[in-house]
Amino acid sequence: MTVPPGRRERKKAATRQKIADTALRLFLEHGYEAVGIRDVAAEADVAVTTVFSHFAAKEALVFEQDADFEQRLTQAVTGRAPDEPLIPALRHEIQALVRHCTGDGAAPIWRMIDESPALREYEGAMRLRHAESLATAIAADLGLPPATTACRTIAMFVIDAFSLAREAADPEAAVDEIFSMIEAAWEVTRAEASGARGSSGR
Amino acid sequence: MTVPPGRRERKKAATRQKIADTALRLFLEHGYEAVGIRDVAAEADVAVTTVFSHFAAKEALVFEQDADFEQRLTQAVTGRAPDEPLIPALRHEIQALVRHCTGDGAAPIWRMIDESPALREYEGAMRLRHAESLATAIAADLGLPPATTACRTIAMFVIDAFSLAREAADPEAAVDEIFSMIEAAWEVTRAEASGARGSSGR
DNA sequence: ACCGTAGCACTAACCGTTAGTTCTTCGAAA
DNA sequence: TTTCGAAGAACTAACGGTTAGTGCTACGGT
Repeated sequence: MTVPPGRRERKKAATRQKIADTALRLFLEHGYEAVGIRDVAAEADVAVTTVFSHFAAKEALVFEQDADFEQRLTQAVTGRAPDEPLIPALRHEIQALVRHCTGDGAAPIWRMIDESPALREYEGAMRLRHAESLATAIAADLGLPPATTACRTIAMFVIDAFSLAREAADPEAAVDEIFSMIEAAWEVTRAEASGARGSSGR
Repeated sequence: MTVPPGRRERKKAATRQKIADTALRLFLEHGYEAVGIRDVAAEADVAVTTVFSHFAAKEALVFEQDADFEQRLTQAVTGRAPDEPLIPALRHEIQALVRHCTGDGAAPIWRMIDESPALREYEGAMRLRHAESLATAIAADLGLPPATTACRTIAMFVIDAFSLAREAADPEAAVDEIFSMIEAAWEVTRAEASGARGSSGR
């Protein structure tokens, strides 16, 4: 499964990576808005249409790891130890993600994102997607209908926690602070569920 | 202040309104993406550049009342009765806003928004702006530094409440449910604040 | 060795958006 | 009232992201 899956797919992946690397380098060198798609394509030695066959939009070149992020969150829910409660598992994962994003390597990228309106807008849309899929994972894990308000609410709060902590002066402390708030919010839904149906959350 | 503020400004406002009305009508008739800025300009009998002198982007034609929304939220904080607690005041305002958005008149517009990726993206960016200014208002009201994590967190949660409730099967019940969670989250920050400094929230 | 297809290049355009400039019209000072 | 400054709006022309439409090429299975 992890062994050579054919030359074709390797070449495709290599092209994609080359485009992403080239784009990020140019963006950091000259600024996001100053670099055009045509510049990226020329520097990576591919056609403009090839860029768009690998990435849905210019902004997606920056948020290349979008899918990873989403999957790590849902994995934190569905793949946690059987006796581990939901919220702490999410807190732990968000803590790790925040640490990664505020590290020396990723910091210049996020500074660029914060400075570009187009990138901030794109991030806002991503947040909604991530919250959606996290809500689905949570609802499935709890055996609830997928559109339950409480699940969608907690999911959004968790996504908020990432964005807020990332920008805070002390990111790790912020994660803890926000998650203590989320924990309290979650307790309320458990109380209401047990009051209404005699069952409880985890 | 409410008397005729000059013919010039009335004409300008009329032009703006005509553009917004024309755009919304065309969007609802033919679909958001099927209608171009040039179509809107032609139908409203103005130049394309005039459209952009009144609205920053195509999406802004749909979210015309953006500024109203933001101001109502901050007003709910800064203009509430002296003895009214913060969270219930916000709950009341969000309740009113949700009721307005799910009414018969506004429903088709929000359906259009939900179906268009571009509009959802724009809304995501708006949410961040609204959360920012709400956080500033809350922090000012409580006499805290403007970037306090707890304030920014509560502000985001409140904005989330609007989006979540708007899409829920029973919007009004959803507002109550989510705000009971927010209330609990807020209690936590009061406890931590009084534990650390002997002071308390409202 | 052979063929189907996936990946990529190229052209040409569409659409949102902006800069630069000119024309018109309103508001207020003289 | 006359005049002048300024603001709104028009027009042109372009830039940058994005998308068909169309072949060509090289890989992978038969």
